[in-house]
Amino acid sequence: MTEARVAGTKGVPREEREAQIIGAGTREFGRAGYSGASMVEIARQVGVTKPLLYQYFGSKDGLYLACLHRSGDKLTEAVAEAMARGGAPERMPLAVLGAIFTAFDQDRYAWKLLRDETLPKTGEIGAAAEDYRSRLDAFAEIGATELMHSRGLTARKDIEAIAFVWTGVVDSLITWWIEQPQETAGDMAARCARIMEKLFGW
Amino acid sequence: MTEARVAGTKGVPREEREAQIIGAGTREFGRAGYSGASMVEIARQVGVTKPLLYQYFGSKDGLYLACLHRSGDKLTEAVAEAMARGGAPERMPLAVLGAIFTAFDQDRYAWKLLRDETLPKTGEIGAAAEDYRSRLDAFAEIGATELMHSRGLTARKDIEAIAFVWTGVVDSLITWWIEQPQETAGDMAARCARIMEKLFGW
DNA sequence: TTCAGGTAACTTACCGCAGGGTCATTTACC
DNA sequence: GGTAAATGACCCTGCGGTAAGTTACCTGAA
Repeated sequence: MTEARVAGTKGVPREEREAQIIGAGTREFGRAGYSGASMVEIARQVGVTKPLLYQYFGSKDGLYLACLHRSGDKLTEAVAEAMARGGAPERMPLAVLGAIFTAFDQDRYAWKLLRDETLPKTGEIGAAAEDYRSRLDAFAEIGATELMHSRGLTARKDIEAIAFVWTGVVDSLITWWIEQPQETAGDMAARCARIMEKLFGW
Repeated sequence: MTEARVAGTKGVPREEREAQIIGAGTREFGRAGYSGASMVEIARQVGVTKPLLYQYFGSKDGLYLACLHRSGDKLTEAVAEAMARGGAPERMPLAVLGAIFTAFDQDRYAWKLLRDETLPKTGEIGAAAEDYRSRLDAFAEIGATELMHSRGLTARKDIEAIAFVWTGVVDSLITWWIEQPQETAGDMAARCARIMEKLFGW
Protein backbone atom coordinates (compact mmCIF):
# COMPACT_ATOMS: atom_id res chain seq x y z
CA MET A 1 0.00 0.00 0.00
CA THR A 2 0.86 3.67 -0.02
CA GLU A 3 2.92 3.54 -3.20
CA ALA A 4 2.68 5.52 -6.43
CA ARG A 5 1.06 8.66 -5.02
CA VAL A 6 0.96 11.11 -7.86
CA ALA A 7 -0.57 14.54 -7.68
CA GLY A 8 -1.30 16.62 -4.59
CA THR A 9 -1.39 14.29 -1.64
CA LYS A 10 -1.93 14.87 2.03
CA GLY A 11 -2.65 12.08 4.50
CA VAL A 12 -3.80 8.58 3.55
CA PRO A 13 -4.61 7.83 -0.12
CA ARG A 14 -8.27 7.50 -0.92
CA GLU A 15 -8.37 3.80 -1.72
CA GLU A 16 -6.73 2.85 1.54
CA ARG A 17 -8.88 5.25 3.54
CA GLU A 18 -12.03 3.90 1.93
CA ALA A 19 -11.05 0.40 3.00
CA GLN A 20 -10.53 1.59 6.57
CA ILE A 21 -13.90 3.30 6.57
CA ILE A 22 -15.68 0.26 5.19
CA GLY A 23 -14.02 -1.83 7.86
CA ALA A 24 -15.09 0.44 10.70
CA GLY A 25 -18.52 0.89 9.12
CA THR A 26 -19.08 -2.84 8.91
CA ARG A 27 -18.16 -3.27 12.58
CA GLU A 28 -20.37 -0.41 13.66
CA PHE A 29 -23.37 -1.24 11.45
CA GLY A 30 -23.05 -4.85 12.56
CA ARG A 31 -22.91 -3.92 16.22
CA ALA A 32 -25.58 -1.24 16.40
CA GLY A 33 -27.63 -1.92 13.28
CA TYR A 34 -28.19 0.52 10.43
CA SER A 35 -30.39 2.92 12.35
CA GLY A 36 -28.40 2.70 15.57
CA ALA A 37 -25.02 3.34 13.99
CA SER A 38 -23.80 6.93 13.77
CA MET A 39 -21.63 8.44 11.05
CA VAL A 40 -19.65 10.54 13.55
CA GLU A 41 -18.89 7.43 15.57
CA ILE A 42 -17.61 5.58 12.50
CA ALA A 43 -15.49 8.58 11.55
CA ARG A 44 -14.14 8.75 15.10
CA GLN A 45 -13.07 5.10 14.98
CA VAL A 46 -11.16 5.73 11.78
CA GLY A 47 -9.57 8.85 13.26
CA VAL A 48 -11.16 11.19 10.77
CA THR A 49 -14.11 13.58 10.63
CA LYS A 50 -17.58 13.07 9.25
CA PRO A 51 -17.42 15.15 6.05
CA LEU A 52 -14.72 12.87 4.68
CA LEU A 53 -17.15 9.97 4.85
CA TYR A 54 -19.69 11.99 2.91
CA GLN A 55 -17.08 13.03 0.36
CA TYR A 56 -16.18 9.40 -0.29
CA PHE A 57 -19.54 7.65 0.06
CA GLY A 58 -22.12 10.39 -0.45
CA SER A 59 -24.51 9.42 2.32
CA LYS A 60 -25.12 7.00 5.17
CA ASP A 61 -26.95 4.78 2.71
CA GLY A 62 -23.98 4.95 0.36
CA LEU A 63 -21.58 3.78 3.04
CA TYR A 64 -23.96 1.05 4.16
CA LEU A 65 -24.30 -0.13 0.57
CA ALA A 66 -20.52 -0.33 0.17
CA CYS A 67 -20.26 -2.40 3.36
CA LEU A 68 -23.23 -4.55 2.39
CA HIS A 69 -21.88 -5.35 -1.07
CA ARG A 70 -18.51 -6.39 0.28
CA SER A 71 -20.09 -8.64 2.90
CA GLY A 72 -22.84 -9.95 0.70
CA ASP A 73 -20.61 -10.84 -2.23
CA LYS A 74 -18.11 -12.61 -0.01
CA LEU A 75 -20.87 -14.61 1.64
CA THR A 76 -22.67 -15.51 -1.56
CA GLU A 77 -19.45 -16.79 -3.10
CA ALA A 78 -18.52 -18.82 -0.06
CA VAL A 79 -21.93 -20.47 0.20
CA ALA A 80 -22.25 -21.08 -3.54
CA GLU A 81 -18.87 -22.76 -3.65
CA ALA A 82 -19.59 -24.93 -0.62
CA MET A 83 -22.93 -26.07 -2.03
CA ALA A 84 -21.52 -26.68 -5.48
CA ARG A 85 -19.18 -29.29 -4.04
CA GLY A 86 -22.26 -31.38 -3.30
CA GLY A 87 -22.51 -34.35 -0.92
CA ALA A 88 -25.15 -36.01 1.23
CA PRO A 89 -27.96 -33.67 2.36
CA GLU A 90 -26.99 -34.16 6.01
CA ARG A 91 -23.45 -33.02 5.26
CA MET A 92 -24.38 -29.76 3.58
CA PRO A 93 -25.12 -27.72 6.70
CA LEU A 94 -21.68 -28.42 8.10
CA ALA A 95 -19.96 -27.70 4.80
CA VAL A 96 -21.76 -24.39 4.46
CA LEU A 97 -21.03 -23.45 8.06
CA GLY A 98 -17.35 -24.17 7.59
CA ALA A 99 -17.23 -21.98 4.48
CA ILE A 100 -18.99 -19.14 6.28
CA PHE A 101 -16.75 -19.35 9.33
CA THR A 102 -13.66 -19.26 7.14
CA ALA A 103 -14.92 -16.37 5.03
CA PHE A 104 -15.82 -14.20 8.02
CA ASP A 105 -13.07 -15.16 10.44
CA GLN A 106 -11.43 -11.74 10.41
CA ASP A 107 -14.68 -9.84 9.91
CA ARG A 108 -17.36 -11.45 12.00
CA TYR A 109 -19.73 -8.51 12.13
CA ALA A 110 -20.02 -8.53 8.35
CA TRP A 111 -22.62 -11.31 8.51
CA LYS A 112 -24.89 -9.13 10.62
CA LEU A 113 -25.44 -6.66 7.79
CA LEU A 114 -27.42 -9.27 5.89
CA ARG A 115 -30.12 -9.66 8.52
CA ASP A 116 -30.37 -6.14 9.89
CA GLU A 117 -33.88 -5.66 11.22
CA THR A 118 -33.44 -1.91 11.62
CA LEU A 119 -33.04 -1.39 7.86
CA PRO A 120 -35.66 0.67 6.03
CA LYS A 121 -37.66 -1.74 3.87
CA THR A 122 -37.90 0.71 1.00
CA GLY A 123 -35.33 2.48 -1.14
CA GLU A 124 -32.13 1.32 -2.79
CA ILE A 125 -30.69 0.11 0.46
CA GLY A 126 -33.68 -2.04 1.37
CA ALA A 127 -33.76 -3.48 -2.14
CA ALA A 128 -30.08 -4.43 -2.09
CA ALA A 129 -30.40 -6.09 1.32
CA GLU A 130 -33.52 -7.92 0.20
CA ASP A 131 -31.63 -9.11 -2.86
CA TYR A 132 -28.81 -10.66 -0.85
CA ARG A 133 -31.23 -12.09 1.66
CA SER A 134 -33.33 -13.72 -1.03
CA ARG A 135 -30.22 -15.21 -2.62
CA LEU A 136 -29.22 -16.62 0.74
CA ASP A 137 -32.73 -17.91 1.37
CA ALA A 138 -32.68 -19.57 -2.03
CA PHE A 139 -29.58 -21.55 -1.04
CA ALA A 140 -31.20 -22.44 2.26
CA GLU A 141 -34.37 -23.62 0.54
CA ILE A 142 -32.44 -25.78 -1.89
CA GLY A 143 -30.66 -27.42 1.01
CA ALA A 144 -33.80 -27.79 3.06
CA THR A 145 -35.73 -29.23 0.12
CA GLU A 146 -33.09 -31.86 -0.58
CA LEU A 147 -32.83 -32.80 3.04
CA MET A 148 -36.55 -33.04 3.64
CA HIS A 149 -37.32 -34.87 0.41
CA SER A 150 -34.77 -37.48 1.40
CA ARG A 151 -36.91 -38.00 4.49
CA GLY A 152 -40.32 -37.95 2.89
CA LEU A 153 -41.44 -34.52 3.96
CA THR A 154 -42.63 -32.31 1.12
CA ALA A 155 -44.97 -29.76 2.70
CA ARG A 156 -44.08 -26.39 1.16
CA LYS A 157 -44.55 -24.40 4.34
CA ASP A 158 -42.49 -26.82 6.39
CA ILE A 159 -39.54 -26.43 4.07
CA GLU A 160 -39.94 -22.67 4.07
CA ALA A 161 -39.91 -22.63 7.86
CA ILE A 162 -36.85 -24.88 8.06
CA ALA A 163 -34.93 -22.69 5.64
CA PHE A 164 -35.85 -19.64 7.66
CA VAL A 165 -34.82 -21.24 10.94
CA TRP A 166 -31.58 -22.44 9.38
CA THR A 167 -30.43 -18.91 8.54
CA GLY A 168 -31.41 -17.99 12.08
CA VAL A 169 -29.18 -20.76 13.40
CA VAL A 170 -26.26 -19.46 11.38
CA ASP A 171 -26.98 -16.02 12.79
CA SER A 172 -27.02 -17.35 16.34
CA LEU A 173 -23.76 -19.20 15.87
CA ILE A 174 -22.02 -16.11 14.55
CA THR A 175 -23.48 -13.96 17.31
CA TRP A 176 -22.14 -16.42 19.85
CA TRP A 177 -18.82 -16.51 18.03
CA ILE A 178 -18.48 -12.74 18.21
CA GLU A 179 -18.60 -13.05 21.99
CA GLN A 180 -15.80 -15.67 21.91
CA PRO A 181 -12.87 -13.86 20.31
CA GLN A 182 -10.35 -16.59 21.07
CA GLU A 183 -12.38 -19.14 19.10
CA THR A 184 -11.03 -19.69 15.56
CA ALA A 185 -12.99 -20.64 12.46
CA GLY A 186 -11.59 -24.15 12.82
CA ASP A 187 -12.70 -24.36 16.45
CA MET A 188 -16.21 -23.35 15.45
CA ALA A 189 -16.42 -25.87 12.63
CA ALA A 190 -15.16 -28.66 14.89
CA ARG A 191 -17.60 -27.67 17.62
CA CYS A 192 -20.53 -27.72 15.21
CA ALA A 193 -19.46 -31.08 13.77
CA ARG A 194 -19.21 -32.58 17.26
CA ILE A 195 -22.59 -31.25 18.29
CA MET A 196 -24.44 -32.32 15.16
CA GLU A 197 -23.01 -35.78 15.39
CA LYS A 198 -24.04 -36.26 19.00
CA LEU A 199 -27.35 -34.47 18.71
CA PHE A 200 -28.75 -35.66 15.39
CA GLY A 201 -26.38 -38.43 14.38
CA TRP A 202 -25.48 -36.46 11.22
CA MET B 1 -64.00 -2.60 32.19
CA THR B 2 -65.03 1.01 32.49
CA GLU B 3 -67.03 0.50 35.67
CA ALA B 4 -66.86 2.25 39.06
CA ARG B 5 -65.44 5.57 37.92
CA VAL B 6 -65.46 7.79 40.94
CA ALA B 7 -64.09 11.31 41.03
CA GLY B 8 -63.47 13.64 38.12
CA THR B 9 -63.29 11.57 34.97
CA LYS B 10 -62.83 12.43 31.35
CA GLY B 11 -62.06 9.89 28.67
CA VAL B 12 -60.74 6.39 29.33
CA PRO B 13 -59.82 5.40 32.92
CA ARG B 14 -56.13 5.20 33.62
CA GLU B 15 -55.84 1.45 34.13
CA GLU B 16 -57.52 0.68 30.85
CA ARG B 17 -55.53 3.31 28.98
CA GLU B 18 -52.28 1.98 30.41
CA ALA B 19 -53.14 -1.47 29.13
CA GLN B 20 -53.80 -0.07 25.66
CA ILE B 21 -50.51 1.80 25.70
CA ILE B 22 -48.56 -1.25 26.83
CA GLY B 23 -50.20 -3.23 24.04
CA ALA B 24 -49.29 -0.72 21.35
CA GLY B 25 -45.84 -0.21 22.88
CA THR B 26 -45.11 -3.92 22.82
CA ARG B 27 -46.09 -4.13 19.15
CA GLU B 28 -44.04 -1.10 18.23
CA PHE B 29 -40.97 -1.95 20.32
CA GLY B 30 -41.13 -5.48 18.98
CA ARG B 31 -41.39 -4.31 15.40
CA ALA B 32 -38.85 -1.51 15.33
CA GLY B 33 -36.70 -2.30 18.37
CA TYR B 34 -36.21 -0.04 21.36
CA SER B 35 -34.15 2.59 19.58
CA GLY B 36 -36.20 2.50 16.39
CA ALA B 37 -39.58 2.89 18.07
CA SER B 38 -40.98 6.37 18.57
CA MET B 39 -43.14 7.59 21.42
CA VAL B 40 -45.28 9.78 19.13
CA GLU B 41 -45.95 6.77 16.92
CA ILE B 42 -47.05 4.65 19.87
CA ALA B 43 -49.28 7.48 21.08
CA ARG B 44 -50.74 7.83 17.59
CA GLN B 45 -51.63 4.13 17.48
CA VAL B 46 -53.50 4.44 20.77
CA GLY B 47 -55.27 7.58 19.53
CA VAL B 48 -53.74 9.83 22.15
CA THR B 49 -50.89 12.35 22.40
CA LYS B 50 -47.36 11.92 23.68
CA PRO B 51 -47.57 13.77 27.02
CA LEU B 52 -50.10 11.25 28.28
CA LEU B 53 -47.54 8.49 27.83
CA TYR B 54 -45.04 10.48 29.86
CA GLN B 55 -47.62 11.23 32.53
CA TYR B 56 -48.36 7.52 32.96
CA PHE B 57 -44.93 5.96 32.37
CA GLY B 58 -42.46 8.78 32.99
CA SER B 59 -40.12 8.11 30.11
CA LYS B 60 -39.45 5.91 27.09
CA ASP B 61 -37.47 3.63 29.37
CA GLY B 62 -40.37 3.50 31.79
CA LEU B 63 -42.79 2.40 29.09
CA TYR B 64 -40.32 -0.14 27.74
CA LEU B 65 -39.85 -1.55 31.24
CA ALA B 66 -43.59 -1.94 31.68
CA CYS B 67 -43.84 -3.80 28.36
CA LEU B 68 -40.77 -5.88 29.13
CA HIS B 69 -42.02 -6.96 32.54
CA ARG B 70 -45.36 -8.05 31.19
CA SER B 71 -43.74 -10.06 28.37
CA GLY B 72 -40.89 -11.39 30.45
CA ASP B 73 -43.04 -12.57 33.34
CA LYS B 74 -45.50 -14.29 31.04
CA LEU B 75 -42.68 -16.04 29.22
CA THR B 76 -40.81 -17.07 32.35
CA GLU B 77 -43.97 -18.59 33.82
CA ALA B 78 -44.83 -20.46 30.66
CA VAL B 79 -41.37 -21.96 30.27
CA ALA B 80 -40.99 -22.77 33.95
CA GLU B 81 -44.28 -24.60 33.96
CA ALA B 82 -43.48 -26.55 30.80
CA MET B 83 -40.09 -27.62 32.11
CA ALA B 84 -41.47 -28.51 35.54
CA ARG B 85 -43.68 -31.13 33.93
CA GLY B 86 -40.52 -33.03 33.06
CA GLY B 87 -40.14 -35.84 30.50
CA ALA B 88 -37.44 -37.21 28.22
CA PRO B 89 -34.76 -34.66 27.24
CA GLU B 90 -35.73 -34.93 23.56
CA ARG B 91 -39.33 -34.03 24.40
CA MET B 92 -38.51 -30.86 26.28
CA PRO B 93 -37.90 -28.58 23.28
CA LEU B 94 -41.30 -29.34 21.85
CA ALA B 95 -43.02 -28.93 25.20
CA VAL B 96 -41.38 -25.58 25.75
CA LEU B 97 -42.18 -24.43 22.23
CA GLY B 98 -45.81 -25.36 22.68
CA ALA B 99 -46.01 -23.41 25.91
CA ILE B 100 -44.42 -20.36 24.30
CA PHE B 101 -46.67 -20.46 21.24
CA THR B 102 -49.74 -20.68 23.44
CA ALA B 103 -48.59 -17.88 25.74
CA PHE B 104 -47.81 -15.46 22.91
CA ASP B 105 -50.55 -16.40 20.44
CA GLN B 106 -52.35 -13.06 20.74
CA ASP B 107 -49.21 -11.06 21.33
CA ARG B 108 -46.45 -12.40 19.12
CA TYR B 109 -44.24 -9.33 19.17
CA ALA B 110 -43.90 -9.58 22.95
CA TRP B 111 -41.18 -12.23 22.57
CA LYS B 112 -39.03 -9.80 20.60
CA LEU B 113 -38.56 -7.50 23.58
CA LEU B 114 -36.43 -10.14 25.27
CA ARG B 115 -33.74 -10.23 22.59
CA ASP B 116 -33.70 -6.62 21.43
CA GLU B 117 -30.22 -5.88 20.10
CA THR B 118 -30.85 -2.13 19.94
CA LEU B 119 -31.21 -1.90 23.72
CA PRO B 120 -28.66 0.15 25.68
CA LYS B 121 -26.52 -2.30 27.64
CA THR B 122 -26.31 -0.02 30.65
CA GLY B 123 -28.91 1.49 32.94
CA GLU B 124 -32.03 0.07 34.56
CA ILE B 125 -33.47 -0.99 31.26
CA GLY B 126 -30.41 -2.95 30.16
CA ALA B 127 -30.19 -4.60 33.57
CA ALA B 128 -33.83 -5.70 33.50
CA ALA B 129 -33.51 -7.13 30.00
CA GLU B 130 -30.30 -8.89 30.96
CA ASP B 131 -32.10 -10.34 33.97
CA TYR B 132 -34.89 -11.88 31.90
CA ARG B 133 -32.43 -13.05 29.27
CA SER B 134 -30.25 -14.76 31.83
CA ARG B 135 -33.26 -16.45 33.37
CA LEU B 136 -34.26 -17.71 29.94
CA ASP B 137 -30.70 -18.80 29.20
CA ALA B 138 -30.64 -20.67 32.49
CA PHE B 139 -33.66 -22.72 31.42
CA ALA B 140 -32.04 -23.34 28.07
CA GLU B 141 -28.81 -24.47 29.69
CA ILE B 142 -30.63 -26.86 31.99
CA GLY B 143 -32.36 -28.42 29.01
CA ALA B 144 -29.19 -28.51 26.93
CA THR B 145 -27.20 -30.03 29.77
CA GLU B 146 -29.71 -32.82 30.30
CA LEU B 147 -29.94 -33.52 26.61
CA MET B 148 -26.20 -33.55 26.01
CA HIS B 149 -25.34 -35.56 29.11
CA SER B 150 -27.77 -38.22 27.95
CA ARG B 151 -25.60 -38.41 24.84
CA GLY B 152 -22.19 -38.31 26.46
CA LEU B 153 -21.27 -34.75 25.60
CA THR B 154 -20.17 -32.68 28.59
CA ALA B 155 -17.97 -29.90 27.19
CA ARG B 156 -19.03 -26.71 28.96
CA LYS B 157 -18.68 -24.47 25.90
CA ASP B 158 -20.61 -26.86 23.68
CA ILE B 159 -23.56 -26.78 26.02
CA GLU B 160 -23.34 -23.02 26.27
CA ALA B 161 -23.39 -22.71 22.49
CA ILE B 162 -26.32 -25.10 22.14
CA ALA B 163 -28.35 -23.17 24.68
CA PHE B 164 -27.59 -19.94 22.85
CA VAL B 165 -28.57 -21.37 19.49
CA TRP B 166 -31.73 -22.84 20.96
CA THR B 167 -33.04 -19.43 22.03
CA GLY B 168 -32.11 -18.24 18.54
CA VAL B 169 -34.22 -21.01 17.05
CA VAL B 170 -37.19 -19.98 19.15
CA ASP B 171 -36.64 -16.43 17.98
CA SER B 172 -36.55 -17.51 14.34
CA LEU B 173 -39.71 -19.55 14.70
CA ILE B 174 -41.60 -16.65 16.23
CA THR B 175 -40.27 -14.24 13.61
CA TRP B 176 -41.49 -16.59 10.91
CA TRP B 177 -44.80 -16.97 12.75
CA ILE B 178 -45.31 -13.21 12.81
CA GLU B 179 -45.19 -13.26 9.02
CA GLN B 180 -47.86 -16.02 8.93
CA PRO B 181 -50.86 -14.44 10.64
CA GLN B 182 -53.24 -17.25 9.73
CA GLU B 183 -51.09 -19.82 11.51
CA THR B 184 -52.41 -20.66 15.01
CA ALA B 185 -50.36 -21.72 18.03
CA GLY B 186 -51.60 -25.25 17.45
CA ASP B 187 -50.50 -25.16 13.81
CA MET B 188 -47.04 -24.07 14.86
CA ALA B 189 -46.70 -26.75 17.51
CA ALA B 190 -47.83 -29.44 15.07
CA ARG B 191 -45.45 -28.19 12.40
CA CYS B 192 -42.52 -28.25 14.80
CA ALA B 193 -43.42 -31.73 16.03
CA ARG B 194 -43.59 -33.01 12.44
CA ILE B 195 -40.27 -31.45 11.50
CA MET B 196 -38.37 -32.65 14.56
CA GLU B 197 -39.65 -36.13 14.10
CA LYS B 198 -38.59 -36.34 10.47
CA LEU B 199 -35.37 -34.41 10.88
CA PHE B 200 -33.93 -35.75 14.12
CA GLY B 201 -36.14 -38.69 14.96
CA TRP B 202 -37.13 -36.98 18.22
C1' DT C 1 17.45 25.16 -6.19
C1' DT C 2 13.46 27.35 -5.43
C1' DC C 3 8.98 28.54 -5.45
C1' DA C 4 4.22 29.16 -7.77
C1' DG C 5 0.42 26.77 -8.47
C1' DG C 6 -2.39 22.61 -8.81
C1' DT C 7 -4.70 18.94 -6.52
C1' DA C 8 -6.03 15.40 -3.17
C1' DA C 9 -6.95 14.93 1.70
C1' DC C 10 -9.10 16.75 5.40
C1' DT C 11 -11.47 20.04 8.70
C1' DT C 12 -14.37 23.81 10.98
C1' DA C 13 -18.64 25.52 11.33
C1' DC C 14 -22.95 25.43 10.18
C1' DC C 15 -28.31 23.90 8.77
C1' DG C 16 -32.74 21.31 9.38
C1' DC C 17 -35.22 18.07 11.49
C1' DA C 18 -36.81 14.24 14.20
C1' DG C 19 -37.37 12.54 18.63
C1' DG C 20 -37.18 12.51 23.84
C1' DG C 21 -38.95 15.24 27.43
C1' DT C 22 -41.65 19.18 29.95
C1' DC C 23 -45.22 22.85 31.36
C1' DA C 24 -49.20 25.22 31.55
C1' DT C 25 -53.69 24.74 30.36
C1' DT C 26 -58.15 22.84 28.95
C1' DT C 27 -61.90 19.40 28.97
C1' DA C 28 -65.47 16.63 31.02
C1' DC C 29 -67.29 14.20 34.45
C1' DC C 30 -68.61 13.71 39.62
C1' DG D 1 -65.61 23.41 42.41
C1' DG D 2 -62.71 19.47 42.70
C1' DT D 3 -60.25 16.00 40.18
C1' DA D 4 -58.67 12.80 36.57
C1' DA D 5 -57.82 12.73 31.62
C1' DA D 6 -55.83 14.82 27.98
C1' DT D 7 -53.61 18.32 24.97
C1' DG D 8 -50.91 22.39 22.45
C1' DA D 9 -46.83 24.44 22.34
C1' DC D 10 -42.55 24.47 23.56
C1' DC D 11 -37.14 23.25 24.59
C1' DC D 12 -32.92 20.63 23.67
C1' DT D 13 -29.92 17.26 21.97
C1' DG D 14 -28.11 14.28 18.45
C1' DC D 15 -27.74 13.10 13.90
C1' DG D 16 -27.78 13.22 8.73
C1' DG D 17 -26.07 16.34 5.58
C1' DT D 18 -23.48 20.54 3.37
C1' DA D 19 -20.52 24.69 2.17
C1' DA D 20 -16.41 26.88 2.34
C1' DG D 21 -12.25 26.68 3.40
C1' DT D 22 -7.25 24.83 5.00
C1' DT D 23 -3.23 21.67 4.88
C1' DA D 24 0.37 19.13 2.74
C1' DC D 25 2.32 17.09 -0.91
C1' DC D 26 3.79 17.02 -6.00
C1' DT D 27 5.18 19.12 -10.41
C1' DG D 28 7.27 21.96 -13.50
C1' DA D 29 9.13 26.41 -14.92
C1' DA D 30 12.51 30.05 -13.93
